[in-house]
Amino acid sequence: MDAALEVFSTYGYRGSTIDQIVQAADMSKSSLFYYFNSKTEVYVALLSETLEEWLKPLTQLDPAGDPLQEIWSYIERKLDMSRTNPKASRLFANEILHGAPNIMSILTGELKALVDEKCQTIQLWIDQGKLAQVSPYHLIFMIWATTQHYADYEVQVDTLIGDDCDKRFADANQTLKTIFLNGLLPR
Amino acid sequence: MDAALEVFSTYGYRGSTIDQIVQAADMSKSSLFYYFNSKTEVYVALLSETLEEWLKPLTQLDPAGDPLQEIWSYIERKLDMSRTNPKASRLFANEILHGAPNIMSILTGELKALVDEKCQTIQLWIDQGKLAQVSPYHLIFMIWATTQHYADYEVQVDTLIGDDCDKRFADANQTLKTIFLNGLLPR
DNA sequence: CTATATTTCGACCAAACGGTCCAGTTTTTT
DNA sequence: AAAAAACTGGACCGTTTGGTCGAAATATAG
Repeated sequence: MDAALEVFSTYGYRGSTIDQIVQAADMSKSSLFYYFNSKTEVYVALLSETLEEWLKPLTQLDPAGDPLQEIWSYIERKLDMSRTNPKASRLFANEILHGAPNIMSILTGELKALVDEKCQTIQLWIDQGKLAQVSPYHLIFMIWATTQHYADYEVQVDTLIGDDCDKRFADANQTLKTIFLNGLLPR
Repeated sequence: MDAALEVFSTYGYRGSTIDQIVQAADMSKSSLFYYFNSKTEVYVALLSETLEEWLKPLTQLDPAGDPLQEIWSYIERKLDMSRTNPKASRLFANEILHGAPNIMSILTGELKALVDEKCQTIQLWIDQGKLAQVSPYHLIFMIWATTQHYADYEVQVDTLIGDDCDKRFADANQTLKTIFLNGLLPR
């Protein structure tokens, strides 16, 4: 699965070949096909495996906590995942970009249920005057977009600011904190 | 080129076949190879063609204008491009996601020069106390990420909020406006 | 009209790819 | 130790894919 993640996240589904994966995994093609019946099966197994970890940060958003604190913690967790596991982020980016043909059921099921639930929490916070009046859904999209950007567009970020990885994420953290926390302050 | 954009933006470079493109363009394979020498040449031509239009909004950021007004105009232009030409956005997303093998020279050349220049402008605004203290580069990344998200992750957005396209972009606009303008206010 | 350049077409090719097969080896179970 | 199960390697196969070729059709020029 490590080899599959390495290859699929770099070249996408169609861009990856079985030969690349077995070579990266240092095994033979028949060995792989002993465990999986097709290329798609490897890909879907990898997607499913990674997806669970991917949803965790949002589940931790606590309705009982302080709104601004909770949201900022969520942003930090997501940003940290982009730094520590950019390949997983790119794997999903590829899948979604191509229309999510393999995980559509998870999007409409598990993910939608989770997002709907958390958006209710956020809406409650807004109604209580603890957050600026924004659309909870679009707020979550903003958080996803800004944090995953550092994984998905790593090459571009790397090209435009030469900084080493640590400084880059520290600066990103500070800018996100300023804009999100300042921006979400109720007026 | 329309057919190429349609196909490449949907399936990515490796995921697209010459046959798909010529079929979408309603022409024969040899006809296509009369104009282009290879699949890559079609792809690069399309990328270059689209890239020019893509950079326009940033060039219009006016150093002489009102900082918050200028940045908000830029955001609106970018968001509008995601709505009117999502395929172009996805074409680039694919390319960058895979390491930008075909447009690296543009990233390090033209794009970097433009971004560096505009970041100087933004830094000046910050130094004059007209904007909150953020990293100009990461601010631009935030703008790119949040606006292009609606094109690149259209399927996911569509799945999670059932709204029609118009309402969706109106809500996105309002949320981005609140958070960015509120967030960038100097304190 | 004739000749030249441009454009189109279907047939074809070689390489790459996903996947199969089977004979053999290693590991586990009894 | 014997038998069964799990696992591996490499040769092989059919399809897809990027790309070629030459002949025919169409347009342009003198």
